Amino acid sequence: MPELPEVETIARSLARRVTGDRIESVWIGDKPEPLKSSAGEIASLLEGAQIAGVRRAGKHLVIDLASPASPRGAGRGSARAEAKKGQWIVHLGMTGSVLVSDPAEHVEKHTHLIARLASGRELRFVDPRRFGRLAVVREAFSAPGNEPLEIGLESFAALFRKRKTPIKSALLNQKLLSGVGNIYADEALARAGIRPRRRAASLRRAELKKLHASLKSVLKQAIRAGGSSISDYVDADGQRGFFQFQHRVYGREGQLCRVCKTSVKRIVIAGRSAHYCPRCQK
DNA sequence: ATACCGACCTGTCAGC
DNA sequence: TGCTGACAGGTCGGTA
Repeated sequence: MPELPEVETIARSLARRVTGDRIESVWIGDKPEPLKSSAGEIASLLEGAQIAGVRRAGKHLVIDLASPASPRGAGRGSARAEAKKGQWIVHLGMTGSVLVSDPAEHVEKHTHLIARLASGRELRFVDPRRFGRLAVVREAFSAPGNEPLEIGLESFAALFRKRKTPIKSALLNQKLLSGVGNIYADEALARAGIRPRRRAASLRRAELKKLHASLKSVLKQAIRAGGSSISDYVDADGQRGFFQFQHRVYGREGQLCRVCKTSVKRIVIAGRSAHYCPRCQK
């Protein structure tokens, strides 16, 4: 489920709760594992590592890991700098979540990894559909495409200049923009008044400018609302988001456009549903 | 090079 | 009640 605003929300709640904590041990489930790195690689990097911070890159959660300053000689008072160890990369796929839990809490079905923390709590990775991915990397991680919240108008416009693909598909292409998914692609197009099937290269300057602004503002509003909870999305504290109440078109097929009262349409583009108002969007 | 399509998984819901 | 099919926030690899 999670797109940029949801991953950002999770990253913030995780950062607030577990930064500075230390991972004591890791349990990884057996099923066909949703892992990019092997279970051994993941466990060996995580175990004993201190969580230096949590952030978002595209739709990925990046958990920065460091070696604790002074492994055993606590009290010797040596203030050494922490050595960077690497990063734990989590992609949540459609249904993934990361929860900070008390060990006594019921372990949900489809829990694939549990990291026990020095504070006595647990970090749990749960993912029913197993579309998510876990990896560890040593080198600095960066998502493939441009960050939608940072890209300027000129670079944004250049992404679409020669593409014949529908604008909706281009927005979903993570090599162009990283973090935009089905909900916010539809919502940005709705706010910009552009039909999802329009060829990307056919957008005029003024439309690109509108789309650039709409995308940024819808993502920022959604972050402020804690993301969209369609069915099961929750952040690391178990909180639901509430941006779904501000959707103009996504998931509103047959309902009335909030602007002009025309019935919202749903079509399929490259196998994904796309929602739009036939009157407001040209 | 680009773009579409099915595959990957499990769960839920509508319809019969 | 239970079966079937459609659908779900995402990506990948193969094919045209």
